[in-house]
Amino acid sequence: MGRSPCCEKAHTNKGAWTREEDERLVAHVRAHGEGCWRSLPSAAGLLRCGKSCRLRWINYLRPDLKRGNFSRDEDELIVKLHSLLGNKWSLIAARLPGRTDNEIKNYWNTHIRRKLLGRGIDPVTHRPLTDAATSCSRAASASAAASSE
DNA sequence: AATGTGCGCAACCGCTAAATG
DNA sequence: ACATTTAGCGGTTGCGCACAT
Repeated sequence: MGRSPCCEKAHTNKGAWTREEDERLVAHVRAHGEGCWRSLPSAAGLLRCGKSCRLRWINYLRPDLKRGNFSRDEDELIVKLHSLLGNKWSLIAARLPGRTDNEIKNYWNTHIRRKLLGRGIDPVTHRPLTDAATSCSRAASASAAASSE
């Protein structure tokens, strides 16, 4: 029957990770490497589902993460890759060392999307927006875009 | 000074593809 | 060949902070 039993099991923690949980996860991955997310939580003494552990490691705890602001180069590269690949965040992330799909996705949805809209460019198609749909949103977001650059 | 609003980030949820028995 | 389980992906939400009113 169906679907992952991974999170159905009772008494798993949710929400923000504590410092102790982070430390346990990092220590375990250092010792045993990535993979086997299914068995990791109990092996590491964590009351989390494997899914949650994986996400935390990939998006936050990995040692090679760059973090911090995106450079102009990265910004342009993301736009370019998105125009080629669409919302394939993992593929885009693979071409940006030190960045994660989640981070890029967030960055896109906040900064870049807004910027393109402000320029009258459809963030989905990367083509100029048609006026009817845009005349108001363009005006609304133009100031925001201007200030962000 | 207090309250409202918008933004950015971290994390969760549901779905799908791949792997395995 | 099929059924089941697991890993991974993308969309979405919730919370905390900063700024504006």
